Amino acid sequence: MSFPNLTLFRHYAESVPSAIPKTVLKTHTDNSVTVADAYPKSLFHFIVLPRALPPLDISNLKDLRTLLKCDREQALQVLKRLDADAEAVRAIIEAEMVSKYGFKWEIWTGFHPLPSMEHLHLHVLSADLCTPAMKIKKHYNSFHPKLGFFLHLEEVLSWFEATPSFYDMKRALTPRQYEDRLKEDLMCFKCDDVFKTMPKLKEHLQQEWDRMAKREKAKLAKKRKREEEAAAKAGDGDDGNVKAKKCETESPAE
Amino acid sequence: MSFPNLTLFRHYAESVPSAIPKTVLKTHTDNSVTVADAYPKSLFHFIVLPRALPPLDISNLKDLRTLLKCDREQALQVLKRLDADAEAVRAIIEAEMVSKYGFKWEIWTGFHPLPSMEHLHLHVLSADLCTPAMKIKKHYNSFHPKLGFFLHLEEVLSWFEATPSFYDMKRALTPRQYEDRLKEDLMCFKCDDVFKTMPKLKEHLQQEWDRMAKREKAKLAKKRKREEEAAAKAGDGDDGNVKAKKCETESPAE
DNA sequence: TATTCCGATAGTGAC
DNA sequence: GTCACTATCGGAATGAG
Repeated sequence: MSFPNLTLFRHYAESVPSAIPKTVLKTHTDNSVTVADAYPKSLFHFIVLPRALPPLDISNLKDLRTLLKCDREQALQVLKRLDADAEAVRAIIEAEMVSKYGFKWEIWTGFHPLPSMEHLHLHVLSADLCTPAMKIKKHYNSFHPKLGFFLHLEEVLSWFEATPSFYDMKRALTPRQYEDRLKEDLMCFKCDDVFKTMPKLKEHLQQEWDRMAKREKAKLAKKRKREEEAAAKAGDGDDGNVKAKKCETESPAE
Repeated sequence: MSFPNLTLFRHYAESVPSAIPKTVLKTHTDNSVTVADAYPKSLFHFIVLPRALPPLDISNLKDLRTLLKCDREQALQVLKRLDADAEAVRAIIEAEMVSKYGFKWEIWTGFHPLPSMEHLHLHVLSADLCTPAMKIKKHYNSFHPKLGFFLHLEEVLSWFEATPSFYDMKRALTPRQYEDRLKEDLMCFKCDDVFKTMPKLKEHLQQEWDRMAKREKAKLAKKRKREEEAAAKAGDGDDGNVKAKKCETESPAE
């Protein structure tokens, strides 16, 4: 991936997994191939690429707009399969979050309405947006979860539950309503503070992440301590352990 | 002059010449101090700084607009003295042109209507505009001889010959009529060709200068040859030399 | 909304 | 219209059987 090959995603979607470099391929199913984003915009950033399965072919999977021009049920089926595969990818990410950082945080799953690279691709990425590849306003705004450019898969699926006219309006994905959003001010997706430059935003995002990491680790330490205490109590009587576990499930710390 | 001191020119105008670094001071009179521009925009680029002479004081010499608010005859006198001193500076430049490059070319003398550095300063610079310090559009357009931002001293002096209402209009030097001119397209001051970038313009200006240098040197070689031939002829008869000299004065080569 | 390279553009700070 | 620094913005090229 040393040169910008705009058809690389399609190539991957048509390849057998063994033909994809091991450093690139994350996982795969009969429906999709998941690869590491070459320029990750978050600490975890993967791309889920649907395969062309009958009756659809590769030309129906050019991008989201193209897919949504297909038969409604066929399009929905593609999205549901992507949803299932993304769920598995999120499970992988969460396991790596715990092993690498000791805690888990939010993961977003969604599309860009006006992609540059060919072939429909679903982004699955952790909610941090602070990496070396995160360089310009367009990068950041294209993943901001509340700006409206990043189309959460859940939202796209909800279009299928709405009225036909609403579905028709949404599936048009007219560029004009989206492209201006990338030029919006740089607003922190966590606290809504506005920043004038990317370096200042990124410094802030790093602080937000550091604070979150500290908080989450403290939370886990507390939880572990509670569990140890419960285990100690369980040593006295036999029903103490069951009660502690129930409490933890119903009202987690914080 | 290692840091941009906005009052440096005023400081020089108030200094005795011996207090000005030798590498900076070019020449001086009772009326003015001439210094080398620290960021020359042409191969020769000097700054003539009027001294405050009674009845005017330093506050009357803040910039051209301030001077033109003064008594009309007093202002005219300042400009006429600058004109005379600039004439001497041009003579120095022409001598250096010949010694350094073997030929002479045009020299411009004028003001900027919206200067950033304090104290009225007259630019005297050779017509080439292609040096390392010539970096951005604003630099170039501010010296373009036909754009209207660079105010030739001759033109300013002509305002004094016009009607009082014309003089009043011109001397206001309202910023709005000048500031937009610096954003005009990059047009070669010799051939009017337009360039999209400074590197491309500068490459062209260098070619223009190289062509001119070649042309002027050929012209001088021709002239010298003619003079030699005339001298040879003069060896035959006594009045040949006088005739050749007269011809040269009246219709120079080209 | 692929990146990278080049260059123009805009804001700031200098003391 | 002082410069130098930082960062943004804007276009064009990009690979190659």
